[in-house]
Amino acid sequence: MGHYNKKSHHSTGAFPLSLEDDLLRQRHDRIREIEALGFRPYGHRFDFSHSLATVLAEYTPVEAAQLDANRVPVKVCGRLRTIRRMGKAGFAHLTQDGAQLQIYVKKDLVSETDWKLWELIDLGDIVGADGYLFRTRTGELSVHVEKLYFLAKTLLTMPEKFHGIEDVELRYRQRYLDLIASPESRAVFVARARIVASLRRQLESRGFIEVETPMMQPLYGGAAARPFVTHHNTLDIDLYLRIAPELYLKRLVVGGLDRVYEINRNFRNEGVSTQHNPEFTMLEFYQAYTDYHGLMDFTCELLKQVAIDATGSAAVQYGDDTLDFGNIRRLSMREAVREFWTGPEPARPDDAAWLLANSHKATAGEALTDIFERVGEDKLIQPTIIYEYPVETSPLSKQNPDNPAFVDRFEIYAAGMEIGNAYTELNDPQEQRRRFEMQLGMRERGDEEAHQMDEDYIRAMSYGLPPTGGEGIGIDRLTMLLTNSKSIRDVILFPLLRPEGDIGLAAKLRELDTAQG
RNA sequence: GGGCCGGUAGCUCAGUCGGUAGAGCAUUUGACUUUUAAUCAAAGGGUCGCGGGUUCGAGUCCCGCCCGGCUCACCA
Repeated sequence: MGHYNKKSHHSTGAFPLSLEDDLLRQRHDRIREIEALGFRPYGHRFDFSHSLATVLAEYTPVEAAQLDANRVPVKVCGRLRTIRRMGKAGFAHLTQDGAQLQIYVKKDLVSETDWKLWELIDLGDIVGADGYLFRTRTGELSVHVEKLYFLAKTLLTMPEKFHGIEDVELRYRQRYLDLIASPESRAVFVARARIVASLRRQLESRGFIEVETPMMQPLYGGAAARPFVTHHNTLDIDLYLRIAPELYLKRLVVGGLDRVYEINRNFRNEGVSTQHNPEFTMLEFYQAYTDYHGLMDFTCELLKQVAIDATGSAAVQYGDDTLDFGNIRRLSMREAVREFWTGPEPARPDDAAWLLANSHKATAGEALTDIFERVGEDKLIQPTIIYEYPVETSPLSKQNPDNPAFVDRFEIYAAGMEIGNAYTELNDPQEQRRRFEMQLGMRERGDEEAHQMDEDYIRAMSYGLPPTGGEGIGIDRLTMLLTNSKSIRDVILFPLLRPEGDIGLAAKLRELDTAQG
């Protein structure tokens, strides 16, 4: 129920309004006044002659005298970001698609109706204007308005114009306001779009085709994670939201789509943090007839170019560090443990006894991974490829022919964060069956994240999966690095939050609507 | 889930030792025909996140809860 229901019994007649209701009512009433002037409060199509960005791009170099000598007529539109009324004239800034341009309205130069409209408009309203370009006394390129249009009313007040939105909760819940108020936030999402476009362009130019595989899967796999469960009513079956597209993409390689990729959402039912959102976007790509060495070279090219496309340089500022994506170091996991181990004795990662003595894990391979993650991961600030992973932690990777305790796998780290994972794909169906059965054993011992048996996947592989390299790159984390964002929520438009409950706006609008009759 | 920090006007933030809830922006009214976070004058606007408790008296102290941030654990 609205605020003034509770308060209205204190006074008869007009209810006392809270500020918020008062502002809402003022703007709501103003719709009637705008209509009375002959304007529509919510306009239709508006054919502008120039976007604000175009005006700025084309006429920023043109000097005042030239603009006065050869008048440039323009028809522009945008949201009102500032208004400075000065008696019988005034200035305002319009914003459109990230660009900002000043307009100047002088009573002498517009119709009486347009002047009344100018006096009625609020910060945040969306308007259009006919006029011509000129430069103000201080040299700012502006539109001298001859005719005003009204395109959309704002009923709610805009964020404070100087500080914008500081409350992070508000920024995440009402991202539209964040985008209006803070150009930095807008820039992050524009950069994210450029990153995705760059990856697509690079993959397409190498003959990869984009595919879409199921997000609702009867069996989940391709990663170690707990899934979300949903239900299909008509078929009466439980389905899992995918934790990875991997097994479907490799079926496609069996089917002769030799180079495939997918950029889409994965869902993992895990905790949230500055590096984890329950739904996140991954690029996965598979290339037949290559292996993890081929992928390493490709990855270095891919990351260098995406950094350049997103930021203009392969060297990217992240916090206090400059990450150089033009020069990616390669280090085996055992080398990394030797390098970053800080114990009194030098590390002996080739020695199973040493590994087991320094970890609580059951096998030497798991112990090596455990030790690496503890001592090495957060020190990998510069972009680094870590290769040679123990077989135990990689049920879908192909073993190294010379050392079957290891698989031909690598991960990419930067700023202490894992941003990618790649390997030569296991393509022997017998071995795959054994690995799945090993995972089933782990599952029976209570490991909820152990892989499920996927018999159709084994069937597909039994038709022959060519030698293949496959890789996944976390788009959210890559975007964090390339936009200098410290939280994954800053690069996801609508990160997962608990629901906020009743907002109360519908009730207030209903009341205004019925009060109006 | 644990630890720490936060939630006060539409927005950004103050609020001392427990003693009548403040500023700037925004809003309203007035002045102002080239302003730049326009300026000047005045006014209105508060469920101090929610619920209990202590107290003569709670934004402030105590307890519980809700929402968010950081961090640890888990994960990519």
